[in-house]
Amino acid sequence: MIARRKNKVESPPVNCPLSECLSIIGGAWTPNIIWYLSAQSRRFSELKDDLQGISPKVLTQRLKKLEAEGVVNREVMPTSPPTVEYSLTPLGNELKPAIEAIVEVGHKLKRLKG
Amino acid sequence: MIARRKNKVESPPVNCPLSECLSIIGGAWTPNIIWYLSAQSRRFSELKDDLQGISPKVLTQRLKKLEAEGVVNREVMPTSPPTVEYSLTPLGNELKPAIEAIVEVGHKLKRLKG
DNA sequence: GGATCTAGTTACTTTTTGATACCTACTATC
DNA sequence: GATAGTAGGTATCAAAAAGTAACTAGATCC
Repeated sequence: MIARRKNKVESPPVNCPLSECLSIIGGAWTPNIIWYLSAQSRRFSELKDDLQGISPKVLTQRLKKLEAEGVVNREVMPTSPPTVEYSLTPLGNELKPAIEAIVEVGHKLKRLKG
Repeated sequence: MIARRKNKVESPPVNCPLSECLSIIGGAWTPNIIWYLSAQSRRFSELKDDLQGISPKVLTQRLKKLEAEGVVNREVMPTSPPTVEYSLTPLGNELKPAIEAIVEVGHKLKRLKG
């Protein structure tokens, strides 16, 4: 019988920061929404055009969740017809490095795998 | 019929690097598996203990997919009973910065949100 | 020969997720 | 007052993902 290694690499906390962050940026379209908003604030229908193929239902869901989490700011503009501007909050800007790192790795993968 | 505004901000990236990378690290448990393997190579049952709550089925699925993507290396050791060592390939190591960035943001979120 | 360790596999069920298509309310313009 | 543009909401359905539990198979130990 071989000795079983019991050394924990690192204790996985109940609220581990990895899962914490992924609970925000997880879900289809979410990282892409943050990506577009990190470039500039966008309106609902602009995002819908940016994210080709997303349904308004899912876009609404995502934006609501991100707003509830304090990541995205929603502002109704006094235009006619009224438009809604979405932008990243300071908290949302904290996510940018992670998104950028993921994008960067995506580039590397494309170079390495063809 | 009035022409609809079609001002594209950017051309629709068919294979955008964000989705490219997320197709690898996406899915439940996957980032955590990479996190543990980035520290050291681990055996199947070690990972199962590390990732408290994961089922062997899902762990097998994830490891197979990661191996097929060239991210994880699988090596059967000539012990008895035979054990299997999983480790990150050089390609898998490219993912570490992204995972670390996500963890880092997770820490920030915990500080900011309590 | 029965228990135990290894690394899984298989069948089934549940849960979650997202897509499709259509509908609402408001406003301004023609 | 019909039409178009704004920002969504609803209802239904299908698919994907993940969990549960039981099981396999080879080897060693007692």
